[in-house]
Formats: sequence, C-alpha cells, structure tokens
Amino acid sequence: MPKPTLRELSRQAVKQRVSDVAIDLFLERGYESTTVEDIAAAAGISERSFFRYFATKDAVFFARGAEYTAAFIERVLERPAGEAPWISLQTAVELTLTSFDNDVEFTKAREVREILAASPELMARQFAHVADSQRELGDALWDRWQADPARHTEDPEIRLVIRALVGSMLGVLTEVMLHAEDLPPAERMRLVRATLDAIRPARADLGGAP
Amino acid sequence: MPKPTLRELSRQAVKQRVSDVAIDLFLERGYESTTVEDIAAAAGISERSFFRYFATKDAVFFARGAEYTAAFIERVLERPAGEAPWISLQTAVELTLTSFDNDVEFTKAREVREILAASPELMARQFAHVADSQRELGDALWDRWQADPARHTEDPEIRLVIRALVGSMLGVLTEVMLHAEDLPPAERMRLVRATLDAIRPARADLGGAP
DNA sequence: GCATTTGTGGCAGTCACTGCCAGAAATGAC
DNA sequence: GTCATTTCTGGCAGTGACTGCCACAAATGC
Repeated sequence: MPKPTLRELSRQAVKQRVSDVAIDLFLERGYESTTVEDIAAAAGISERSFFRYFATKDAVFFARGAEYTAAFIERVLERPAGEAPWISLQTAVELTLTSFDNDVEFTKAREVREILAASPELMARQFAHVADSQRELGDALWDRWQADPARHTEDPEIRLVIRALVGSMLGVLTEVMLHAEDLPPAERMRLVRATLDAIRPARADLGGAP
Repeated sequence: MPKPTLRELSRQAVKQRVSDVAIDLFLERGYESTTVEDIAAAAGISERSFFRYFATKDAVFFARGAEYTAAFIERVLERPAGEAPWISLQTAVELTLTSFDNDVEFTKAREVREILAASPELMARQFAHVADSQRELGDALWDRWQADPARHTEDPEIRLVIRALVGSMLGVLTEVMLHAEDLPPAERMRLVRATLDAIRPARADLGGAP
C-alpha cells in the first residue's frame, strides 16, 4: 500500500490482463497469426504501449512460465544446504509435479503448452529459457557446494558436473511436462521416479543410490 | 557429373560462398548490426535471392554447425549396436573432441563461437537445434535398444531415460565447447572424462561404472 | 496550485521476410 | 542451331515486429 507500490501494482495488473487476453487470442487463432496489433486492440491499449509492457511478442506468452521456473528454482534452494545436489533436485521435481497436479489452472496450463508445442519459434525461446534456468540453478547449487566446508573442493569439474546434473533433471522434467501429460498424476510420478533412479549418478556425494 | 547434380552443385557453391561472406561480416560488425541486405550485396546477389538459399537470416550462420551436429550423431550410431548407450555417447564425445582439436579450421570455429556467444538470439536458436538433435539421437538410440533382443523391454521409461542420458551428455559437450575452449586439448579431455565419470549412471545396462 | 515526473498514443522508419511478376538463362527435344 | 519449357533471378510492394521521437495527458510531490 505504500506510494511506490501503487504504480507498480497497476502496472502488474495491466500486464496480467494483456497476457490473459493474448493467451486467449493465441488459443483461438494460433500464435503466428495473432499480431501484436490484435493483442493491443483486444486489451484496449496501443501497439506502442504493448511494447512498454513486454519487450517482445513472445514475452507476453512466457510471462507465466517464468513464474513456474522461478518457483522450481526456489524449491531447490529451500532444501537443506548440506543435502546432495541430486537429492535436492529430485525432491524439488516431485514437489513441483505434485503442486502442478493440484493447480486450479491445470486446464489453462495444458492449453498453454499446446500453443507452445504448435510453434517452433516459441519452442526455441522455451529451450533458451530452460538453458538460462539451468545455468542459474547450477551456479546456485555450486555456490552452495563451495560454501560447505565439509565438501569444499577445488575440483574444476565439480561446477560442470553440477550443471550436467541440473541439465538432465530439467530435461526429464521438460520431457514429462510436454509428452506425458495424459498420464494420471500417480502414474506420471512413478515414471519420473523410475527415470530419475535410473540415471542417478553413482558418486555418493552427488546423491548416489543408497 | 550427371545432369541433375550440376545445378545442385552450383547451388551448393553459392550457399557456401554466401555463408563465408556472412560469417566474415558478422565477425566485423556483429550479427545484429549486419543486415541481410549487407550480406547479399557483399555476396553479389539480391536480397530476394538470399532468401531463396537460406530460409532465415540465422540459417546462414548455422549452415556449418549443422554439419558438426550430424557428424556427432553419426559417430554415436557407428558404435556397435549392443554397446551400452552411455558408453556409445562417451566414446563419441571423445572422438568429437579429438577431431575438433585437429581441425584445421579450429581458429575459424572459435571465432564462430564468439559470434554465437555474443548474440542471445543466436543462442536461443542454438539451444533449439541442440534440443532437436537430442530428440533425434535419443530416438535413434532407443530404436537400437529395442532392436536388441537381449535387452528388449517394455519399460515405458527407458525412452525417457535414454533421452535424459543424451541430454546430460550434450549438456556437458556444449558447456565445454563454450566455456572451456581456452584449456589445452589434453586438459580439456581430462575435464570431460572426469565430468562424465562423475555423472555416469549407476545402472549397469546403461553403462554404469565397471 | 503548480512544477516535475511518468505514462500514453501516434507517426515515421528499420529490418526480416513473403508473394507476385517479368525477364534472363539454362535445359532438353527436334 | 532453334524453339518451347523449365528454372532462376531481381525488383517491387506489402506485412509484421520493433524502435526513436514527440506532443500531450495523468499522476505525483511539494
């Protein structure tokens, strides 16, 4: 309620509305055949103003996705600092899947993924975002690893190792989200668990099988 | 020398030349500030014709990269069919690194990667291409797995597992190519070996530690 | 109440990319 | 070699994403 927030608040509200309108249009006519002008008109703003809220056309689509990604990263970092990276990642994946199944916006999210899968251009951006998250999360886990005196090491490859672990984890998560959404939640969870167990690294300090 | 080849041959020659000219311009002024018109003019063709050779501006950049990717996939598939997927992948990575170090175009390739790293737009496309390769290679390895009666299985997750293995492998390879290019070849090879050993899956049929 | 900051629409311009068309060039049959 | 056919090419107009600039309106601070 303080003064600086008010402006920001209305800005967020407008962004939200524009994003909602845009998603609806994408669902109706597809991403490519919806112009920014269409979106702006439907949202009641000018095209010029659209680009003051979103840097690019695809940003309006990913506005929501970024929240999911941030939530996932947050879940990983909420795990105890001394935990093996693989275990932290695995736990966060399971929490994410569970919360996702309970999401009231489940149907909406599914439609959004249809838009995504139908547009190669959007898919490319999506992969880039995932890669960014991978780097961000990998670095965060690496910092945490370095901060723990018990396992502090000068190994140059540990950074690479951690990034690779994050990469395979995100790969499985993305794959499941895109191609196993028809499965009932329990079955999907079982599939993810089995997959993660299969590729679990052997090294104990990374989270190797008990 | 047969008739249908002649046309195709000159077409390939033109593509090659346009691509070379374009890379030079990108190195000089950067990717974003080089227009398609610039490239076309420098190559002695019209802008309209440029788009008859390359579907998009970035295609002219990736014309070469696609060959490297194809070569990597080929190396994996040249491995004996019964070999564990992880071993096939690891061997192909090492072969790729070795051949890369011996490449006469090493310097050029390095400059090309600089262009890539400097442009977020190109990076996004690059990730998308890697993701495509991941799918392609994963499916190929999966087919091979299914074809082997000794380990034929109806496990629904084995496909996911193999894709994840490919993903972490490509992740390490990409990371090393982009960020460890300053290391001497022998040191880089050691780094890659150590990383791959660390994340090697425990399961023996996938290629687990001996 | 007024000065300053911030947000807005309009307009012109750049750049990637496409469809269309008319002319040049290579190809193949005779 | 000639001619009809196919293929390639440049030019041109148009669309759509995106930016810089400007004048004006609205909110904010005092």
